Amino acid sequence: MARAGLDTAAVVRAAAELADEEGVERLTLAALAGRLGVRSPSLYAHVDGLADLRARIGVDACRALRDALAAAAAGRAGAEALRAVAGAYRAWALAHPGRYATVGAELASAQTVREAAAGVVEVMLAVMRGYGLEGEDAVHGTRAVRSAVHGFVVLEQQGGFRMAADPERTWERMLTMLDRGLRDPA
Amino acid sequence: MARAGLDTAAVVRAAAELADEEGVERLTLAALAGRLGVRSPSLYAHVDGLADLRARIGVDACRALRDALAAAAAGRAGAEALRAVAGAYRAWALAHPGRYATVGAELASAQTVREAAAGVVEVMLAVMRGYGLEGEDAVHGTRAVRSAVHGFVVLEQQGGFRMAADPERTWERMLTMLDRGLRDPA
DNA sequence: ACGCGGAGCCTATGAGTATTAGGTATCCTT
DNA sequence: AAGGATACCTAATACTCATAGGCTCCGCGT
Repeated sequence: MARAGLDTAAVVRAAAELADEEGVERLTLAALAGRLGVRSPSLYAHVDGLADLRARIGVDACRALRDALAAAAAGRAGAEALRAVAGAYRAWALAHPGRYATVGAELASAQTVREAAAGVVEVMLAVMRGYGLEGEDAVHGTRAVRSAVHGFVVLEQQGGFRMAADPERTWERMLTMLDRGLRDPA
Repeated sequence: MARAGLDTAAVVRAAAELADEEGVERLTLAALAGRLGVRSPSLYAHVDGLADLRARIGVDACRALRDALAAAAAGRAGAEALRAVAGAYRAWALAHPGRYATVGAELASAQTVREAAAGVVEVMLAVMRGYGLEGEDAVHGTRAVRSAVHGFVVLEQQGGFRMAADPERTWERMLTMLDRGLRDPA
């Protein structure tokens, strides 16, 4: 029987794609094995069970998200950086719903994901410095922006914006609120 | 053998408590049946399977949350109403993590939950009227507040605020941002 | 007072899941 | 070419939800 030639990275990547396409809840070892042309016990050679697989997806997702944010922030400051980073965050989350949901789910349970998520926060803290915020002020600002953006993205993905008003306009206004709040912290 | 004397409401209530105590992912028919002193197939007399059970928890949760928000909003307007409603939202979600998570999970799939969630939005729209916002402006305001509050609550529950800064202060500042943004929409 | 119908719970069973144990075949290195 | 490590397999266990069909108790109507 021909070998599929898998390794951990390939398994995790395929799992992330499966989660994005079918939804996190339908990411099962059986489905993943089927997609890879392999029996499910074979996956244990590359990954230590479903929980480990999910944690690995979360770590990879955090790094990819951080890279996307860092690219968006490059060469910008202040309101421009805020809008670029927030837009990149939203775009990445919408493009990779399964990966993004995994980060949220694993944040509470997987230490490795928490550490990887710190990289995302790093980029946001850098944006705060562009507003002249340091130390605790920067933390408060980062948390507020992260809360708003995360909440918006989650609600948008869940189809939470069903009333007759353009979500793009809501997004714009929310960013304006955040920008003004960061410019003049209470 | 003695009957347990269950009905749909009792089953759903027990399931909601189980979800709050053990976490949504550990809400299984087997565990619920065990807690109720019954075999799992017996639950199908009261509830149409796990998906239906989750949807019912979501609907009940939306109503309880709406009632909590409405009580907080009663007799208040403007910034005072915003703070009271947001505080009630956060407190309810933290006190009922399983129920709250169920709402989020079912929003995307269960029509009944979506309808029940509209009641929560109603209360927020009323708060917007206290800011003089009507129509689309009120919708944008509601979405921004909901995004920020929901995001904050989710991150707080996931243990996402690990840096050395008081989350209460972040919460305060975020509400100030929202209040100012609603007072003077762009 | 009595029996009958329905409600409430049961056992038995099936299909799905993750996971472990242990065996086999393939690939790479030496 | 030999040998060891690696990749994959089958088999089996223990959990999950879900369905089918049966038994028993309770209350209602006669």
